Amino acid sequence: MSGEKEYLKSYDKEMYEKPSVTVDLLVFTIVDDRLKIVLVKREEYPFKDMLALPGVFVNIDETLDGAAKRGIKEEAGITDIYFEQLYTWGDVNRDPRMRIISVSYLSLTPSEKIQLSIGQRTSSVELYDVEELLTSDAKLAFDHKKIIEYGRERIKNKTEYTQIAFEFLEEEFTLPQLQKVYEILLGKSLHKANFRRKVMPMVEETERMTMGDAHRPSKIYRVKENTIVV
Amino acid sequence: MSGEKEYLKSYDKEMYEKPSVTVDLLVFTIVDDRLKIVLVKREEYPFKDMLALPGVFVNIDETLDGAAKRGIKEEAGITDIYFEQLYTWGDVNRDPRMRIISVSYLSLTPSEKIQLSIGQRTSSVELYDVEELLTSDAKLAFDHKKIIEYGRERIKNKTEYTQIAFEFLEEEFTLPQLQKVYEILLGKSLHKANFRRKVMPMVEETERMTMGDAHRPSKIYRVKENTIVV
DNA sequence: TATGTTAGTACACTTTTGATACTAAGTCAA
DNA sequence: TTGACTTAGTATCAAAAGTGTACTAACATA
Repeated sequence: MSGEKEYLKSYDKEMYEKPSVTVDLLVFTIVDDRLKIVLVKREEYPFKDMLALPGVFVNIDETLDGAAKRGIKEEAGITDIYFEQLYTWGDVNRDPRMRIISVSYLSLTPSEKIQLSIGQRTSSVELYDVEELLTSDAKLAFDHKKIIEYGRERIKNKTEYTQIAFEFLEEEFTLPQLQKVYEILLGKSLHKANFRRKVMPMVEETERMTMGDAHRPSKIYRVKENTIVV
Repeated sequence: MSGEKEYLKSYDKEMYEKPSVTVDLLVFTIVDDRLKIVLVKREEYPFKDMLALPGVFVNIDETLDGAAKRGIKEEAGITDIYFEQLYTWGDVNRDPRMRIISVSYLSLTPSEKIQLSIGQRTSSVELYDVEELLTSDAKLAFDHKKIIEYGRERIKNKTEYTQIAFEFLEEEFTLPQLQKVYEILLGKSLHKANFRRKVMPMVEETERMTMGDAHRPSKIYRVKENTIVV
């Protein structure tokens, strides 16, 4: 049967059995120089007591981006945050209960903005070390480990050809801090002088400097107005 | 309400009204040195007589990739073809009949592989010039113009940092042909000597050359075994 | 055999990237 | 108060990658 005909048939809403659609959220941040992700511990079967990505069902009158935004607010307590659609996962048996198609969203934030466990939720929402999750043989609920791997990879790639790394920092930062973020995301150490030369065009000095450290203070910078971060 | 709770509630399949899920296909190719895309002319309302992306509904026991593969076969008659998931479109009113979430797939092929209008379909499936569609104020059905723009952009970007351009060529090709493909995809002309130096590591000579042209013949190449095309 | 046309290459020049090795400015302990 | 320690920041050279010019090569055709 042709796709066109199927389109037409679909006018009768109940002709086909429909999958459910959820949005799963990958909220990444950096704490103690480590990449972390927000996960929830499941309290019910299937996958009871296992870690899972936070997620919400997409309401019938709600856009995907809208559902993502709502989910990020509900789970991580953040309202203004960078997020982008990551990938849509549609394996038939990814949820043992029924057919669920999951649109995953990638979201990056400085850790200071995260407010876990807001509202009346009983389940625990926590930050987990990403490299630890991915290199250990820890099992996650559903296909969520694969999704996290995919998100981790996207971050690494986009770090190379965009300014996405800035999303992990607050408005003001030092160049050593910025370099550290790049090193965490890329998984390798960078050459100081070359790194500086590269980011210089995208940042501007403030008049302030760090204080109190037992070494030379560093200048505090912010992102230049016209820098396209993502 | 928390996302977790929603997950649990969802165990009752019929608790929420579900959207429909389709896969929309962007099959790109190159004909006469122009980028083309496969479109169908709609035969029914809504958007009767307007051009639209071919698409299929995702069956309840079918993966997204599976649905895409099926659609590409039904609409363009191709079985072995490069394709990747592009983006998932979820605006609430993108289809006036009902809520439809569309997972779009990007697919590239040499034009020789395309077999339009196979089977018993009545509607017309044709190739359309992409730049012409996008620069004119031609209206397409649904949000399909926006989707094509997005796909066009993805091709341009991936041309810059992958070897995706090879997907438009058959197994054997000359370097001038390859350069032309790059120029079409990037929308600008390239410097011959530099282009050659850049692609040389990825191709290997055959023993054959072009014949019959009123100028110097060119060597025929193929992709080197170990080249990662996408 | 000369001409037009496209294929292919040699080489000089510029820009970007990579690495070394230095100087600068704070804290802290002797 | 001074020197040891630590991290911040810079000057400079070398290598690699990219760009542009100008050439030579090999065909068909008149």
